[in-house]
Amino acid sequence: MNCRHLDLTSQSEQLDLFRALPGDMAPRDAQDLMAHPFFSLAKSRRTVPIDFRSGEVTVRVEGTLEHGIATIWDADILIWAASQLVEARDAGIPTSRLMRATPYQILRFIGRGTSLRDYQRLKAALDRLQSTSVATSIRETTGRRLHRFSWINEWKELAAADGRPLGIELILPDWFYSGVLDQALVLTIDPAYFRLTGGIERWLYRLVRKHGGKQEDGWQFDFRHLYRKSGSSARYSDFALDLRALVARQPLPGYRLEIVHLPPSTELLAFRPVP
DNA sequence: TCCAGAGGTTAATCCATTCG
DNA sequence: CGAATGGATTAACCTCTGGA
Repeated sequence: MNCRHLDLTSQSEQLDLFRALPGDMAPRDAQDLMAHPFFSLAKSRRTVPIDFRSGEVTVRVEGTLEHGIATIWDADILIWAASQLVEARDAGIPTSRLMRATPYQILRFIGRGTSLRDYQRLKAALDRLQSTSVATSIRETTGRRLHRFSWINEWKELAAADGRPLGIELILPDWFYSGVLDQALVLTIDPAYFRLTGGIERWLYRLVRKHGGKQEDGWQFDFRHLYRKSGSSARYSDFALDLRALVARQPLPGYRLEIVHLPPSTELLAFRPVP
């Protein structure tokens, strides 16, 4: 199942090509992806599906046995794509779901190294994004139907006749693409986000950024609720342990975390923006 | 300067296990 | 059941080299 060798011409013919813009730009993330458990928080392969339901919102994520569910580090590629698209739109440059870039550009933007292993990981990440299947009710206003898609429809490596690499091409799903181009559904995030190494840490930053962005007084959530919302496969006790460690380290750029004890045994995580 | 690759170090997660 | 511990595994991070 190697999508690298698929022929993209069937779709490419109808899609204009968007070439990645050079230079630095603010990282932007899709809000829907920040507030719900769309990604695995574990570094090792996760094949157990994420099944989240809260009120009208349903999120189900499945991975293949071969690749596992796309991780929150893989999501960096989607952040890169969203940043490119928003930047282009704001500059009046036409965008497209079909994007071309060099792996190097992507790796630099998301703050990774550029070693062989980093390139391999990037390809593995693209494979995971492509093979992860998502079904969600978010932005599906008509009735209870679910929208099904993969994070990347297709991707391939481009090479010259002599084997010299010419970059990669990928096609984004419509659900993600239209969400990104809808201004109200995108938030800028701190570039320091890419330096967050822990899965839970990254997930928490996204949640905090989404919910606490403009709240002067901050926000607070019950540990149990957070655990459910995270989709984490860790045990609750480990999850709680991680949260306490995070509060001790204060790793989130732009926010301060605090634990509020609520007798008899409830713990709340509170956060507020720091000026 | 951009891009691709090498190798070693550091750190997070997961699992099994034990203890209260 | 939740909390803590230690070890194995995996992946991110860092610094360096070299070609175009």
